[in-house]
Amino acid sequence: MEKKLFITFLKERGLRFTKERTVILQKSLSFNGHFDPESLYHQIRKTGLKASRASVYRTLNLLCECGLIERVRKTDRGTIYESSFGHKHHDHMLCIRCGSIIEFYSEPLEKIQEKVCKKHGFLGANHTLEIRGYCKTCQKKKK
Amino acid sequence: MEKKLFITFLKERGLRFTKERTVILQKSLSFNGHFDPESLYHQIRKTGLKASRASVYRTLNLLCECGLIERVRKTDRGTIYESSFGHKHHDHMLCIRCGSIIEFYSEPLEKIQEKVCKKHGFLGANHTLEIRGYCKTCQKKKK
DNA sequence: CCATAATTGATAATGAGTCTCAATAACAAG
DNA sequence: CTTGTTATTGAGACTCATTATCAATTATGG
Ligand SMILES: [Mn+2]
Ligand SMILES: [Mn+2]
Ligand SMILES: [Zn+2]
Ligand SMILES: [Zn+2]
Repeated sequence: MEKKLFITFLKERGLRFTKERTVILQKSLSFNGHFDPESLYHQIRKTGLKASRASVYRTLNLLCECGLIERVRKTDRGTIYESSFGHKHHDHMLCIRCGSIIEFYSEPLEKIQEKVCKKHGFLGANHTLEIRGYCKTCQKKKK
Repeated sequence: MEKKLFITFLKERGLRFTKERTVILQKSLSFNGHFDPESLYHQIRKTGLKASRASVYRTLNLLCECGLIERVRKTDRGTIYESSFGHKHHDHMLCIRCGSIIEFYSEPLEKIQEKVCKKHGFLGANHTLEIRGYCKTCQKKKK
């Protein structure tokens, strides 16, 4: 499925579907939620598979371009990705105390964004909304 | 005004209000819109003032902590800031073709975010919304 | 003015991500 | 299957933003 999509994408550009790219694609999708390149790389090594750090970075860029994964955000320690195939669009709440993440989707929110875009003559392609604050647990602990 | 705020913030923490910090504060506020540390640093040198790169980075962190400036986003080439004192909260549309930025504010959008937070038991403190797409000009050029 | 502790800045260090380039592998055509 | 062409790989060098070091300097309260 995802493989097909990736292969098509590669062919269209005269790129090749290599062992390394297969491994990186599969591992990327194997993460349930968010992941970073370094974890992915270690995951690969741990499993006895092989792909260099360079290939990991290169392939993640390709996977982003073809829409199979997305950059969620850039932290001080690098970029966070998540697979976007099968997972429908959502935004994030990030607890600034414990780092936990809540994924949410709000139809009204999306609709209003479209309206706002139209109002400014802007053609929106995609967006990122990150709400920072305190999760339920951390609110209690603060007291 | 902003100076007062900064001084208070520093005192509370046993930090000192130095010449360098004065300069960096003033220049930060002097930018009308978005800016990055390197530009700020050059701006300072150009004016004959003095403050090292290290101090620029250190002070920008302090200014963020006390809320006088905000990190807008991290690009491949570093962090973008903007002064948040006097400027009320807004979000951004970013043209992925020409890089131009539209600042906007939508009351309904904010309200719905609050609702969504409540629904998830999340205590929102702040947020960033970036809509990427094509500005008016670039839409025309695409055709 | 003095003592103390924070600050500065030159410079080294860190770390994510990219680039280089010789060796290797994918793949299309025969 | 064999071959030729060309993309890919990976080790390591490199870039560049940002932070850490640390000796010399300076702000600040008394
Ligand atoms: Mn997510
Ligand atoms: Mn802005
Ligand atoms: Zn939390
Ligand atoms: Zn544009």
